[in-house]
Amino acid sequence: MRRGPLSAKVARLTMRKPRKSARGIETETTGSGQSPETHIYHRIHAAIAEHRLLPGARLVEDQLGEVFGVSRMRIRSVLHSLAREKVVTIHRNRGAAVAYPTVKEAKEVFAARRVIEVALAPEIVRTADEAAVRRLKDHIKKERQGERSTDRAFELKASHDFHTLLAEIVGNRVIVGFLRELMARSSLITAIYERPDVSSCSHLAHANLIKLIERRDAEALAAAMLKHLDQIESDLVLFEREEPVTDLKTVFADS
Amino acid sequence: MRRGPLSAKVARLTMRKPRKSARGIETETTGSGQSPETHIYHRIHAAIAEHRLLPGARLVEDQLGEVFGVSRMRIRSVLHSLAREKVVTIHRNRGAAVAYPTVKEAKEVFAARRVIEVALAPEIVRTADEAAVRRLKDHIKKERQGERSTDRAFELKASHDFHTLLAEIVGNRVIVGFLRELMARSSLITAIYERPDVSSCSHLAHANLIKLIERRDAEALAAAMLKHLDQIESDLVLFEREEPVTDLKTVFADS
DNA sequence: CATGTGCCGATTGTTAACAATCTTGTCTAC
DNA sequence: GTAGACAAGATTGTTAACAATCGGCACATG
Repeated sequence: MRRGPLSAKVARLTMRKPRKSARGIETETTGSGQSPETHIYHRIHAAIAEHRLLPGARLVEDQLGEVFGVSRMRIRSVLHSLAREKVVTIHRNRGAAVAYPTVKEAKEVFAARRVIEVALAPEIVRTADEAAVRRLKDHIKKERQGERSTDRAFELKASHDFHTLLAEIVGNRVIVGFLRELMARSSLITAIYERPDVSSCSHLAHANLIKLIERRDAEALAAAMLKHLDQIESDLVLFEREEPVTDLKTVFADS
Repeated sequence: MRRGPLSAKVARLTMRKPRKSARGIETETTGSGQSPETHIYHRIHAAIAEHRLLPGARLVEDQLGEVFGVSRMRIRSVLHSLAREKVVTIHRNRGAAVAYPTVKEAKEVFAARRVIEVALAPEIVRTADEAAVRRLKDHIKKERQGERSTDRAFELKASHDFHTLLAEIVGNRVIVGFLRELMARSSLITAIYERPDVSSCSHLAHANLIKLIERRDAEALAAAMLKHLDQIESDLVLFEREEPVTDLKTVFADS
């Protein structure tokens, strides 16, 4: 009886090949002509990455629905997507808010970045051609602009994009995806834990990385990347500040 | 004019605290004690990882809803979650199916695994204590059992779990998440592209890895891991089989 | 026989109303 | 005045019905 829809036999019979879509139903890149949810997803994601929405900011379904002119359902779907990447947090019956990473999470994110970005060095050196180096240099120009302007958010975004760009050079979409996620979370972390007196101009470090790429010196690149990441992390104040507050009852339980 | 972190007070004011749930926010139903969607997510994920659901198998919302005794909405939500991790594919108006990774994707997944798992070697050596080694050895026992039995799926699952276990030892949840995703996709890839005559007993390779961990030889561990991953990939038949058929029109576009 | 056409069943996409829940403010009892 | 109860408002969670879409089949047609 009960040979449910989950039986392996059925699975084979109903197998599908992924279609390349004869007529570009969705090109999946961040263009403008995508499905509405994709568009909304990118809008919200960008707002968070650019610090226009800060950690902890509430994301009310109705309000977002009105802003983007769609029904709550779309918004819910998008918020769930963002929640899976830890960019927003959803609490049952209490709604969604821009994620507020704890110190522990922040350290884990940076540890992951060290592992992955440093390990990427040899791959970068191997795959970077002249065009890639040119893209990197072009990008640095934008970073310098960002620093000259007073738009801190723009500067930070550009600085983060540099790291994703490095991953894109390797051409591995899986890794690019991972790095995108890591950079989004890094952006949140910076918003919370950045020192007020920070002044490290990351575009200098980035220029140095490019130089090493041009020299095809994988080892030096890895070392420089590690140092760069350590520098970024040391520009943060990574100890608990307001996390404990969250456990008010626990904190004052015995007082 | 650098403004400090969190200069916008609005976000601060609307900040929300993550609650550990005083009691039974998510009680009821099924033994595991999570929210129903989490439970369903794991059930479907496990079915795919264990090859009870093969690549291409259609995942019809109504059927799944009946199987798990929930409404379509929950199922939809879960399917979208799985889609985001590339474990299932969703085509608009055509529903969801277990993902069918292309050869290109397969190569990218393995390239990503090489980067991450090899880079993890020093971390593993650094953080692995006796308890960790014991866990690994215990796990290997299970792998051997799996090999003795004729249950190929179980064997494969155990073999994959070993890799996630390695990441868990390091204790970085971000990396664990990445590796989970990579192993799930690897499972799909194996289901499609595995050679019929494959015979490499990965538990031997795994035992070797454990030995190197005990010796705290990071370099040798990295080298062995790389070799292991290459071995796994070379046990696959990674060239296009049925993909090209889809692009007939493109092929003859200019002839 | 090959080709095109239109309908039908199955499945997904969408909507709007309703129910459940949390937060906040107010009121009353001591 | 403080504490507890209570009610109102806002927001999320859920449901079921409806609309849109796709794939396949039969059928007519050349």
